[in-house]
Amino acid sequence: MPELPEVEIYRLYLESSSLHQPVEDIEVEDPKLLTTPFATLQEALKGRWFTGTERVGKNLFVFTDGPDHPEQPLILHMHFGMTGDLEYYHSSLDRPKYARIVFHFRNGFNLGFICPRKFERIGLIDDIPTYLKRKKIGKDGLIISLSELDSQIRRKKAFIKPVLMDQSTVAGLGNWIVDEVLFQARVHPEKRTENLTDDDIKRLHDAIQLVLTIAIRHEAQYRDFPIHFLIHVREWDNSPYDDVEAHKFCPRCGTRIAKSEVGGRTTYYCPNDQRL
DNA sequence: TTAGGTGTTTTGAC
DNA sequence: TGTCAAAACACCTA
Repeated sequence: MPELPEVEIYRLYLESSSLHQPVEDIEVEDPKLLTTPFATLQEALKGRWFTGTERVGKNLFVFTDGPDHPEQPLILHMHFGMTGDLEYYHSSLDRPKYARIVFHFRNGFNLGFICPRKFERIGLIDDIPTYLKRKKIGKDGLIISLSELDSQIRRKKAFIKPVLMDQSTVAGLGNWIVDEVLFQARVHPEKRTENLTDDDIKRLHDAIQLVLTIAIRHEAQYRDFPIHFLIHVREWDNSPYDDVEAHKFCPRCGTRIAKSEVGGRTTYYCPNDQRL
């Protein structure tokens, strides 16, 4: 799932593959995927090229430049929903499945925006701060300070899990990362924010840094994450473990991992290590 | 008013 | 073939 670490990997991928190549044409299978009218997008980007990127939480921003109106900053925004991905390819024979939006570059290469579930979005924005304010997107998970996280959490009264998934609290955490953060910090997903101690929040802040840093270091390949991570209890398609039962127990204490629903999301936690 | 909670959207994998 | 998963947003309630 494209949460902060995946989007960071996509950002680096786009930077290493797709900069400084004029866009010849843009192909869009379904206009629902756009937050800007197709004609506007086409008109604005044809002949321009990508110059750099910026990421805030799960949002990827791509800066552009061009020969016609170089003084006008045009920024492309990408959100990868639940199944989004990027693939740079040359031959149409190599076109990836579900590449529903494709940027055809003048050099014959293409950047495919892959979106099997159509939860993904692309569009033009004027400037990043305005966009972040309008969408109520908070500080990025990698740079938020302990005091900023503390004040964000303290102003909300709800279970900690949905509060951490709220992009206005801290940007970039989705369902599995929040489960992992709560597990590493030993905080129950249904603990009310009013009942969190200062030490709980300190451990949550540490855990956010730990989980995001390790996920990026392993290029968001879940199977490569440390064995003491909770993520291995999830039934991934390509789990590295042959014994399906073996990873349904807490890697710290051996207690069977509990599965429940919190805030409408499937939630895994250790009932022994994470108590209310 | 608005924070917090719930439902909807969307499609492929199994 | 039906069920499940997910993020963001519309909508509802107190």
